[in-house]
Amino acid sequence: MREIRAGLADVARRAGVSPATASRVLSGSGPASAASRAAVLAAAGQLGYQPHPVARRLARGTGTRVVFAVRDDRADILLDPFVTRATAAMAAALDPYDIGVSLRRIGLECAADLEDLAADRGLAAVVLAGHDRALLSCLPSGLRGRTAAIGAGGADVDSAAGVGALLTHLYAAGRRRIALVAGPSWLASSAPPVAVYTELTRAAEMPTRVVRGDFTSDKGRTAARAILDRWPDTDAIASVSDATALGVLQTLADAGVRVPDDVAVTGFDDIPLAGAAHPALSTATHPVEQIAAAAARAALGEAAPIALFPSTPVFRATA
Amino acid sequence: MREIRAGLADVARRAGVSPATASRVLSGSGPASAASRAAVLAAAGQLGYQPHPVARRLARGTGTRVVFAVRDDRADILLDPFVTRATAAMAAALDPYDIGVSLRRIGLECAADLEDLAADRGLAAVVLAGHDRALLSCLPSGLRGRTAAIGAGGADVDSAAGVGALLTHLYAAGRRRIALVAGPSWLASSAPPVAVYTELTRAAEMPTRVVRGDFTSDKGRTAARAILDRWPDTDAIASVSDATALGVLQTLADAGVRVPDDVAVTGFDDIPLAGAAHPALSTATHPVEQIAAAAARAALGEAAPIALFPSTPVFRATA
DNA sequence: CTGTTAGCGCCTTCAT
DNA sequence: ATGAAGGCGCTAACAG
Repeated sequence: MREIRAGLADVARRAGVSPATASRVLSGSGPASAASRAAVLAAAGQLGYQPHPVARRLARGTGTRVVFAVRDDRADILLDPFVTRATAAMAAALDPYDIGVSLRRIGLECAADLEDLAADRGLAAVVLAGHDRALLSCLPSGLRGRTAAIGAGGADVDSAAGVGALLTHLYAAGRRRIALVAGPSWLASSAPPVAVYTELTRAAEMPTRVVRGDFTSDKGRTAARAILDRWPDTDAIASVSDATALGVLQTLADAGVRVPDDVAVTGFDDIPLAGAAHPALSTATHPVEQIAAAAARAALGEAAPIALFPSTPVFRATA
Repeated sequence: MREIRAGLADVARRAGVSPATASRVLSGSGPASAASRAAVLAAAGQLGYQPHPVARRLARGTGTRVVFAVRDDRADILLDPFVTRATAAMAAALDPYDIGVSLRRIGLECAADLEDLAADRGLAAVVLAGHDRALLSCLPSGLRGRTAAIGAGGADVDSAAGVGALLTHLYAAGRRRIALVAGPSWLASSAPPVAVYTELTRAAEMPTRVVRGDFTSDKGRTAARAILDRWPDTDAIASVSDATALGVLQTLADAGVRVPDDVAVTGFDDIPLAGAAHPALSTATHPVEQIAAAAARAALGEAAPIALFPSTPVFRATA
């Protein structure tokens, strides 16, 4: 059925126009009369023409893949569920564009890494995560215009709203000594939840009890222990990650603290297993896949680079 | 510092050889005298030469990305942790090869989808998951030699060994009415665990109680309910997925069944949250990342296409 | 072992 | 609006 692959020249010949005209029509850009446009389109259809993605990108000088660069100093960060979910979402979202995704960790001091990225002519664009305030504003010139960020300053969840709703709920339920397990301080996205938390505790004249975590359940365990030691009268622990909250729950259970009777607990992300925990975790949603897809498209210039995605609270048993 | 990008021609000129010779040296293939090899390498180093991945692949006729094609009929399968972990692992493993990863779902009846893949000239290779017995042996000719599979017949975890160890442990602990929540029957990888289970129950003259699941915790909940209804004297439930096992635990807790006193529970995968469950889940390891990376390299012809990765039991509180 | 000569398949000035 | 021609950067077949 299918003989040799039809190329642009074949389409042009069949449509009775030059390859240049066929190219203009099929690549969407450039002028063409209605007549030749129709002829080219018809010929392409009949021949089942499909452009060669690699040739196209070589000629255009654009690359064929997007690198998801995750800035972190932990070697195993690429195993983090946030990273894997985002990577997969981008890999699915960019499939129709004939663009593949690569995943790479870059260090906290990443100037050299960014230069490497800028030097790679195979790259179509870069998606950055784990950045801090300064990074985005001093990208290598080769990356400008083809870089998007996930997190503060880029495509991000409205964590202030999500965490805010959870904290408000805790307050309304009578909790007055609420501790927060926040994200690492070097991460730009850690700031908004801390800000709403601080605002609330100030306004309500509650003590401010912030412990830094890193979104892992390990850190949740140690953070809970620290909170119990340092502020034994704490009656609620809010975390900015479900994994962390599950670690918190574990430590509380081991310590014989009843949840939510003695201490209420909230997470963030609404991972599938949040509802399967005992007791079921109260949390707020985090549309990671949508955010990642939006960032990937933004990096390609197909979407707005900066967008805030809603987070809504999900109340289950722990708060 | 960096003027215009150095190309192969620049390297050749500087080394005093022809572009062809430079190409032979730098692309690793083809003969070259020690002298010219050294000269080319030196020139390349001085010029900071880096090959243009896209041009290289166009000339070679190989594609620039690998598609991870997941065969399943559930629309949300691409959100499955197994899929996201595998995708990310491939995206990281193929980064050094200048190859990106795309993620795509294909239907159970996927002949047409496979033809699409074979027709895409931008593709370097395909990694397949969710296949059944027949699929691998009747791939489109265009995909032969550049396809690898994750699961039975490709790169896979030794689930027979892992599940076997868990079952043996249950038996040794005195469990005599063990139920199995298996994978879907259309999936090739579902077979080995069922085989070891059946072998054990036969040999030990225990009842055979198999319920089909789909690796989700939802299915774990309904499966546990079905088991409780149908075989109320069951004293152990083994699942082939941790998520499923967590669902089982939930249903058992709701039903007032004590774990492990009344019913022992085991999972499979050893996901990070397995240890954070209450009670902590006994399970067996599943090196998804290694498997996915191996499959991706195999698809590119850089590794053996078929390999079995070890699974070791992890005993915690539920069994 | 090496250099020359064609491509790979498409895009894009540049005239017309 | 269109066609001709050159280029994107590298590789592979073919002589030598």
